[in-house]
Amino acid sequence: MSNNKTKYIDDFAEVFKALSNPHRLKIFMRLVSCCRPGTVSLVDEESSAYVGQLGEELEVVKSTVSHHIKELKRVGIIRTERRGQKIACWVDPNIVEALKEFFTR
Amino acid sequence: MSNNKTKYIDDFAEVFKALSNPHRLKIFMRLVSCCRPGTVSLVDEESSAYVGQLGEELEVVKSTVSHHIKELKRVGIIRTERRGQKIACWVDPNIVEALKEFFTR
DNA sequence: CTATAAATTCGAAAGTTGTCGAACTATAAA
DNA sequence: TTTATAGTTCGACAACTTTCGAATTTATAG
Repeated sequence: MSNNKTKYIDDFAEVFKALSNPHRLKIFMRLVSCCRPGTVSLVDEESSAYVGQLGEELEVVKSTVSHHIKELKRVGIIRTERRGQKIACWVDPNIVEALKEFFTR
Repeated sequence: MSNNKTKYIDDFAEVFKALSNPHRLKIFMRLVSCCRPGTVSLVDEESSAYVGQLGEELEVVKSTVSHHIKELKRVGIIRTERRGQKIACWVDPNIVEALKEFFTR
């Protein structure tokens, strides 16, 4: 109980750490733009939210992308779901809201 | 010109890296709360914005605090000014605005 | 059942970070 | 001019991160 504030700070610090790597930040921005309110969910856009596609765009091997996705997931920035052979990724809207509030107070 | 977007991403990544360390995040939150609009600038509050005071609060030696302040300054999060023997620190309001917008879009 | 496609896990190499104490610099007080 | 206070710089070291390629798992297609 005494460490609620510290926990809160440490959690945000972890989120910022996840966003501090340019590859991960690009993944975040790429995915967040897909799910922006008002965006029409085209098939073409949806297909780009798979791990492999992200790797191609970033020009990074898939083991590295996988590692970054895992990290983004660990801190609650993205969510994933298997669709056949592929894994779909998207940004959790709650974290975007939390970050917005963090700087707005 | 072709790398404007990459530059923008890399700059934000650096800001997030600066905020990804719990000690630096605490410094940020401590200083940002001092300068919130509507906050009355009491003498007591002002005196706590010096490097040494921050070190005491964080229970970290001053060389370490100095290192963190340097990093926060490098990426444009805080500004500093010498006042006699002491160095006053405060958050640059522009960066808070930029971060707010980053998540609001 | 076998081959292919998509992603994860593992181990290693190279690089970066956080922390401290000691030595140094700058300012003010006696 | 000497002493005290406030910060910075430096070197060292352990811990952590980023990245890759190879081996492995999971799921579909032939």
